[in-house]
Amino acid sequence: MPSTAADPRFEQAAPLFAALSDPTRLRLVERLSQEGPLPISALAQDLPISRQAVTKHLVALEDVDLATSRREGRERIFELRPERLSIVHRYLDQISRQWDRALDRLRAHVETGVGGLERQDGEEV
Amino acid sequence: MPSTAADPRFEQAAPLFAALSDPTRLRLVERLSQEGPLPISALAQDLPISRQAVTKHLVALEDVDLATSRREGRERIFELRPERLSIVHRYLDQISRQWDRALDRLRAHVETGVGGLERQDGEEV
DNA sequence: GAGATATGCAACTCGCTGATTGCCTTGACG
DNA sequence: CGTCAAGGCAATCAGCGAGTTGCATATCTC
Repeated sequence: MPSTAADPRFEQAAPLFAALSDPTRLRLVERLSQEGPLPISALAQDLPISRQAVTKHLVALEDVDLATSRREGRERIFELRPERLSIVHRYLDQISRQWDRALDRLRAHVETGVGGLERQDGEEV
Repeated sequence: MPSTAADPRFEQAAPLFAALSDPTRLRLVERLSQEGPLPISALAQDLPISRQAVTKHLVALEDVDLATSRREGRERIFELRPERLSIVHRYLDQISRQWDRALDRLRAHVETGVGGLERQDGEEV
């Protein structure tokens, strides 16, 4: 029963979703995406929370490789890594495709006049 | 200073990311996407947690309209709503596009030999 | 060197979240 | 009608996550 085993793609996507699940972090991602690399202080300036809180958010983004940081003098510059977003992108596409196929199968059953449900991948309920 | 105001797109995307940020919920989404509508009991069977926990996850998905539920006899059938995923999809695309434009601007500055940064969309830092 | 700027570190609070457990209601069925 | 299966409700709990505050460091700039 393969459905019990977790698909590695999902284990990979979850932390990314988590990193993007905070409004503050989304705003940071937004700013970094439209203004390019910025130091912590610049990013913290427009936000209603403390600089330390902003730092933690940025580190959270860095932890999942959605951003990188480099030291530049006394500043720490954060830069977005949008390539990482493609993982999430692909994940969403896959879910949509699977759903479409599931719909097709259900439709097929209806048109064939089949009352119950059938399994095509060895699933047992 | 418009940068302080939150973009409604992000306020909309954050809860969706949050709903997808849990591994268990991702697995539920997975199963619903590949097997179509299912009752709680069927979904709970393959998971190592209690039925109540599964119910909560499903309700969480329903709260952000990633799923719908309907009563059918003594069962409660949950069904995925993949259209909602397009919101996240569009959000990711937008971020990527903004980043590309930011990159172009930065490159332009370098090639022009400009030392400092300029703003082209009325943004103030 | 002095003062200001940009961070780093650590301890602590507090509310939310994922999960559990016990018990009750409702529908299906022989 | 008795019983089993599918859920619903409510109380409870431990852990984590977001934010704060205070203090120490490291860089610039004069």
